[in-house]
Amino acid sequence: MPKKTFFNLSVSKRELIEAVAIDEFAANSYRGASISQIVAKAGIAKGSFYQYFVDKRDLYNHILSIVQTCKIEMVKDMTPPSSVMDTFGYLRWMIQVAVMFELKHPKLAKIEQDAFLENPLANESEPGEQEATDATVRFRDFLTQGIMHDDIAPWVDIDMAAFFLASVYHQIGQYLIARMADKANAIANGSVDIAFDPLTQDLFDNLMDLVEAGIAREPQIRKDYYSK
Amino acid sequence: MPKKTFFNLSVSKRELIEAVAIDEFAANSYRGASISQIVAKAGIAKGSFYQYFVDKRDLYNHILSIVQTCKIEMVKDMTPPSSVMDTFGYLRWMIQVAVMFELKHPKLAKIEQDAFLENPLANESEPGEQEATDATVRFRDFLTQGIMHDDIAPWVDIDMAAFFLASVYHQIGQYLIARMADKANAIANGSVDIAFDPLTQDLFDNLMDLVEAGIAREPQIRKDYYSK
DNA sequence: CATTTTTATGACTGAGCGGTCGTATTCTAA
DNA sequence: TTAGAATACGACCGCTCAGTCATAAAAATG
Repeated sequence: MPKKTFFNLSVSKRELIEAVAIDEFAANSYRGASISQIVAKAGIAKGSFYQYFVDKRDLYNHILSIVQTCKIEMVKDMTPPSSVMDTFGYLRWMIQVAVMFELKHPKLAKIEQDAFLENPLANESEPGEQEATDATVRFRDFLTQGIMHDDIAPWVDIDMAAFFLASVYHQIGQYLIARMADKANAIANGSVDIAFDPLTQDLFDNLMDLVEAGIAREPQIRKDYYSK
Repeated sequence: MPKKTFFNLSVSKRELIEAVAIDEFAANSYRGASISQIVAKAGIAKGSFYQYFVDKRDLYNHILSIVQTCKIEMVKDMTPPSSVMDTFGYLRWMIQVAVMFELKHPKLAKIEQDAFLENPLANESEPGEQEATDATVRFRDFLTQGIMHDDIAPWVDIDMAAFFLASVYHQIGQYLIARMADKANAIANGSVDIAFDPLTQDLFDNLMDLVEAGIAREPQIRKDYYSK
């Protein structure tokens, strides 16, 4: 945790330091990020930095907690109007949150992904009341429920499928950004909001259909399944 | 390219240097890898290293070419006996190669993945006669063919699905290793070959079924499709 | 043998890193 | 106004890094 001196700072200065750190970590990941660069860009002295933070890892952890907070707030904001929702509606919502997060906060998403790659275990924050935020765990719960509700094919290996969904979940945002590259200018100047662009919606729907129904025109496994 | 001095070295010394470099790059990726560490572990002088290689990047490129060569050889070895193969048999084979490579050469696979993350464009080697090795491109071709042969559902967005397959392709090996962690000892002492373990085969089959048929018990998209 | 070319060596350079510390400034409060 | 606490500061430390270079050893050549 940052020292209390950091929280005594004016909000603007604190947010400036955080913003500079987010830029640096997003661009260079933990190892490549430089405290010297951060203090230079934030216009503070090296010594001041160490009045605010114990060390580099302390700052990094603080930034990670910002990422978490930001993501949780996005989840809250996107809570669907209807609390009654079928299995795949829920799946769609879960993944949509990840996509939104990546589209709206690409730097934070980059930091999160780097952190995940560095340490794939990472169960962060107090284990007390907060529910698990790890995507794989959430997908496993989802699949278990889905099979109980007869929505998901019973031959599916839950653990494998959870991994499979998580890998899509972690990468789809980047793909959409790349796919929309030709509209990059329009997105940059704000005349197009990538998150609500019809093409984004179409692609997202197509991916969800793909997850639900597979890519085969007449899947053998499905024939076997219905012939029983 | 390494200098000719490097290729004048005895095979054993050359392979020692390459093996040490592979360890270092696999463990620390390009940025974190240290030439000082490599020369120390290989038992050569710093100056000698720079008789062999132009710079760090030169060594790295050489290692990447080893990775490519190794992978291509594995592809050749795994060429299926029957040249006649249906669409999904071919898909299964493509992904199986990736899995095998990751299981048999985890360090090389790690290096390849790091390189991919650093620069997702990376069309390596001479563009002359060699076919594209980038997985996404190969999947796109595969899907195009599949739709032409009426094996793949026509509503599938080819570009999106190619990305989707590539993301699975790049991660499935790591998942299998993690999933087999309880057999780690048996694998390490050679009494179990992870690549041919029945559980590995089952999981792989399950994943392929999932890609073909989706996870839904009765996919809506498929009902729509057949009702037309 | 002598001469020339090739290879091996490790001390060294300059730069950047995370982190420290004595001092200067600013703030707080009596 | 002044004493003391909190904060700001940047030169500096020890270290590691990629890369260089003068020199020495070894190999090849004649």
